[in-house]
Amino acid sequence: MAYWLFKSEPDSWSWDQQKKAGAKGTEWTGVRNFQARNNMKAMKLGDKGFFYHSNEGKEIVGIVEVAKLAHPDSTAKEGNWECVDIRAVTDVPKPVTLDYIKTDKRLKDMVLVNNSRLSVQPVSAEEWKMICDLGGVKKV
DNA sequence: GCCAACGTTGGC
DNA sequence: GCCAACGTTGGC
Repeated sequence: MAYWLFKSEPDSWSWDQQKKAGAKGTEWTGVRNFQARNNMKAMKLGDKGFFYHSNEGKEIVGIVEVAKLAHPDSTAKEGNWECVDIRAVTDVPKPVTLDYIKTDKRLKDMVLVNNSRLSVQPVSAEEWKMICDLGGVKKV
């Protein structure tokens, strides 16, 4: 089981919208970055991820899981871009902010801190657990 | 709204 | 294959 982090600007796609999409989930389209694409190709069904709001909020607000393996991104006109489907699993009752993550030594190696522009990021098992604890997530 | 940081592109 | 120029992202 691997863990990830999906970044989205709430203006274009928010956690609320993701939740409304329901159990079927939605395609995580629009990624045009090789590293992010490679991360998606490495995902397996059932892998979990954080849902992060960039720009506005700048906090981890939800938990998602991979509902469909990487497949061609239908919104890409050219290039072999791919996307996965993700579905909302549960809220993070106490959203974990970027501000906090930056102050906690144990989280200082998170990609979110060191490469904030990468839109799909890997998260280590330790980081996953810590943020779930901090966020008041009971069980995933 | 600004600007630093990064990834990508294209000329050489 | 290098690197300058450019566009985009995202924190502030």
